[in-house]
Amino acid sequence: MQRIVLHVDMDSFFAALEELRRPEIRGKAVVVCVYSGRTSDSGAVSTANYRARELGIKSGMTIYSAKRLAMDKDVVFLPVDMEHYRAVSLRIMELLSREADAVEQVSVDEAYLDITRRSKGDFLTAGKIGIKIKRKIKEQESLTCSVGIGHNKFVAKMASKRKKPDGLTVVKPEEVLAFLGDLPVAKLHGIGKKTEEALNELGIRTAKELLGSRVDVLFGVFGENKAKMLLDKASGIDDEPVEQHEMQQISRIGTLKHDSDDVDFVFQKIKEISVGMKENVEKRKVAFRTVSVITIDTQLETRTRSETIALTDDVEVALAVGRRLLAGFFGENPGIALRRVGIRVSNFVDKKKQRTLGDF
DNA sequence: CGACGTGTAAC
DNA sequence: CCTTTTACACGTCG
Repeated sequence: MQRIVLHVDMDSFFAALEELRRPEIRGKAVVVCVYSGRTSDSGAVSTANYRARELGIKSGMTIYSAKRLAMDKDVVFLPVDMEHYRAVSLRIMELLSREADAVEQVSVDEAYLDITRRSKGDFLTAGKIGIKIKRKIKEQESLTCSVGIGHNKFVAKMASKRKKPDGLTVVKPEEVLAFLGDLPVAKLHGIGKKTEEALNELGIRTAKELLGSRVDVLFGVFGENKAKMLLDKASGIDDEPVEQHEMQQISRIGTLKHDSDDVDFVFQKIKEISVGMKENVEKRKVAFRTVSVITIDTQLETRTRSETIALTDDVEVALAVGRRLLAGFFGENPGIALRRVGIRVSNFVDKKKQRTLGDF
């Protein structure tokens, strides 16, 4: 049967949730921010609703820039409240799982659904399922979303991006090449700034041009694997199944109140942020073998240091290793001050071996 | 081959 | 002025 995948993307999710629970800001421009705590307005924009986007405010920009664009206008700035967004997200994912053969949540506001069986491989039926899902989310949560439907995850994702907000786009297999052809390469999911620049150097600007380019040149510039990946994207080829993945790592990162090269001061920050990491490690019931410290210096240069140890589920152990790694970093990088630090645990051991750990 | 570090990408 | 979290590919080293 023809595989059919549906992608759901909630419309300016965080901002929409804030509008829902604060009637007084409904209809206004809303900007949800990650405040770093350095100065009163340091940090970045997480989500701007469409009223705010009309002013040029976009996710990723600094709060400072956003406030400059907001000027004297009536714009509401709010801090993120992930706990609340996750709670609503959970309810939406439960709703989605009732409408699909399989669900893969890719972020707090996005999911892929395999609807092959329920649509019987028919795109007209799939479209009706898309409409039903949009209606149910609106009835239950008063939220809109954009839906894309295609014969694989990549095409479904590209389709959901086509019409926003509150969109529904169905792309049949025979329409894929025409659908992607004129898109600039950077619009293809998985192709970012660096790859775009490299492709532009070769005179390649659209998906169609990428497909028509010389394969030997692509191989030479990008290597075989990445060249093939690029060609697959340009032609809408993707065989990835819709399935929930196990988490591979858990990390937390934070911004220091001031730049510092003092081990004790920086480690204090690691201890603070490790509380959140510990909660997550315990919730997921994982045991890890690798601990990493992530450093971001005043020049915004990122480096990691890691160490693999005996299997443990104890974040205190991770902290002890983290302190060593941090001291090592400062020892080998005298005079480098940090702006941000992070800690990560990874190299999880599968559940069978975890049981062995629990037996002790 | 496992461990480690960096780069790229998306949210 | 410049946030957060995760994934994965690739090069290198021993």
